[in-house]
Amino acid sequence: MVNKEIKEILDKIVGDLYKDIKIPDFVVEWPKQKEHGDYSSNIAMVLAGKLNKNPMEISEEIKNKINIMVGPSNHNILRQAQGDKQQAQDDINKNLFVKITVAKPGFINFRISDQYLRKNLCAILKKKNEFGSSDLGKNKTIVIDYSAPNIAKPMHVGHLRSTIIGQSLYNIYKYLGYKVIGDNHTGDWGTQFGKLIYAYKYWGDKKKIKKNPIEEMTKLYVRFHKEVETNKELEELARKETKKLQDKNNENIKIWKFLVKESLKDYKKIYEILGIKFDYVLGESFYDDMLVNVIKECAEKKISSKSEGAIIVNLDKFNLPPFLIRKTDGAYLYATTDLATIKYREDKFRADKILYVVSNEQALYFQQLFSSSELLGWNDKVKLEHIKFGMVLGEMGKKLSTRRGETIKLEDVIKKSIELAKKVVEEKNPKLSNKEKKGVARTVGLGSIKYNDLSQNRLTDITFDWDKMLSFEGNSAPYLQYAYARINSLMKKYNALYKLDRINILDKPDFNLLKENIEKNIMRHLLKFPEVIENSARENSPHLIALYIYELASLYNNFYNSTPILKSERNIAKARIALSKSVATTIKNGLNLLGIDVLEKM
RNA sequence: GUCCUCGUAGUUCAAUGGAUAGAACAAGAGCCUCCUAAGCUCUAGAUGCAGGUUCGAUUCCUGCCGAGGACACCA
Repeated sequence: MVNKEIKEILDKIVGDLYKDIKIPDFVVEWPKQKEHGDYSSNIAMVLAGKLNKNPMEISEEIKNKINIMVGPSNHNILRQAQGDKQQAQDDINKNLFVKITVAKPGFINFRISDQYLRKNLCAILKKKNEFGSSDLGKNKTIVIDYSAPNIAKPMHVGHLRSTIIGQSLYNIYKYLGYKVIGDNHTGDWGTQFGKLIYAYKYWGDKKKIKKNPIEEMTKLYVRFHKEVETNKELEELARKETKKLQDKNNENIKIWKFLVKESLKDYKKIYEILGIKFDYVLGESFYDDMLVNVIKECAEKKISSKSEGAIIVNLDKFNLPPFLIRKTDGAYLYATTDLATIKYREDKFRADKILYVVSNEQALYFQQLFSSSELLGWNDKVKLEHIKFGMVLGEMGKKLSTRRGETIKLEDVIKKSIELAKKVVEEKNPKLSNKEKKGVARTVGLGSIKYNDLSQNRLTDITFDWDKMLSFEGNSAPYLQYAYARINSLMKKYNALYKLDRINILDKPDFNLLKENIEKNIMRHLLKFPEVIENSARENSPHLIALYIYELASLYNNFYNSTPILKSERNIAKARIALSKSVATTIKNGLNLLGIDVLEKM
């Protein structure tokens, strides 16, 4: 990766140049203004204070040293003059930079050589699906906890974020060579089951539930709450059912198992449509047997105490409210389970890191959880991180209220999006067969939903806006899919035009023929892809990838509109097709990391 | 009261402490005898307020104002 190469070069050169100085943190970044170069570094400015020297002077010194050591452009001229063509060519191939400049107040700017850009194109065409991947995470295990719906309740747009962000992070880390374990920590235990079991016993219908699990369970739930209003005793009866369940009463366990199984069947449908995969679905109930030991360990390590009959972990040290791990009635909580889960993931999965993709609302809770884990001494081996995200707000910018029936069901969103996409295909490309239209509608519809979420910084609240979500223009999934489909169409036409088969289509294109500015800009942008993926993993922010491929597609569309491709001279056409192919590959890889599919035609 | 997010163009969003704050939608003007117009080009338009740290702040710190959310027996 270029940024790392530059960093290494600077490290070495500054080390040589200014001995006995500790090199402070510096960055190698992409300047916003293209005129400044492809990469720039602030190293001279951060050194200025330490060396007590003018940053511009330092920049010049570094620049000159690099020119001598790594950028033998002057040697090259010399060799060419001497007629040593082979050696000159070798030098060129090694040349990363074509120009290094210094700019006020002390930036060092690097312009990457065309040779290097061409080399990168070849690499993309060769690596294909692997372009952008690496082994950065070799031998590291990361557990990602995402989706985690509550059994018997419908998934709504809020769950969408955890599910989609989680899956995307999963893809990204995997691409970077980590061992990734996706775990769906479902809410399949706890007090809501008492109510549900009670309701099921009195009003439930097995057949109906089997046919329509979540919907029927929701009805039971709603009915229970309605009846409670006139009959307060039900609360107590439900509590008894919960207790019986926790005491492993046969009948209740049987009902519970049935409800869980049927719920999962419903979720599975949604996961399949969305292309979500988990390595494990270990619900809260899975950890039930381990809870006693958690309480015991807390007591042994003297971090827990009794308070008002309950057991808490005091977190004053962290300036946090106490963490309740056992209720007065002896029952355990979500907190207890989550502690057990950390231990399990550490012991059994050998996790180096656990990511919790859970909404921002639970920030305090996770602080408490992580702090408790630290008190237990567990955090030495495993790093815990709450990947929080903003909420999905209603169109008025308010939280969607379940009580007011404002929640938007995920199923409905999916259905609506695909339907609309269908209409748009009919209109835009009526020539496609019905089967093709259906496929396009599905891929576009789902892509839009995901992109709408993933193209945005995780932390900002998403205002739920049907128009925006279902907009297939501008910065949207279809924009990217469209660029890809166009390239695919070009390739096909190119094949037909020159009667080529797939194998030799890209046989030795001459990238020296790519001389237009826009072509160079695309090539420069392609260079960044691997860096973007690493950034997005570091920040746990898939939106950086979304942003990147949008920019790439935008550059490409510009190129496509301004430059003849097939209609140019044969060798130029070949080079341009190869460039297009590299763009397509990169778009595809990027979209796939977001969990979005591409289309050959649309 | 404590804590967590967030305040950028009419709207929805970008900007790893950098050099002229970017897009999309909406508005206005253009581009299909030419490779898919779900596209392209051009125009107009924004950092809540006040301090501080820094060579340099939309970004970091403090205070204020505004929005949303969480704060022991739910998950």
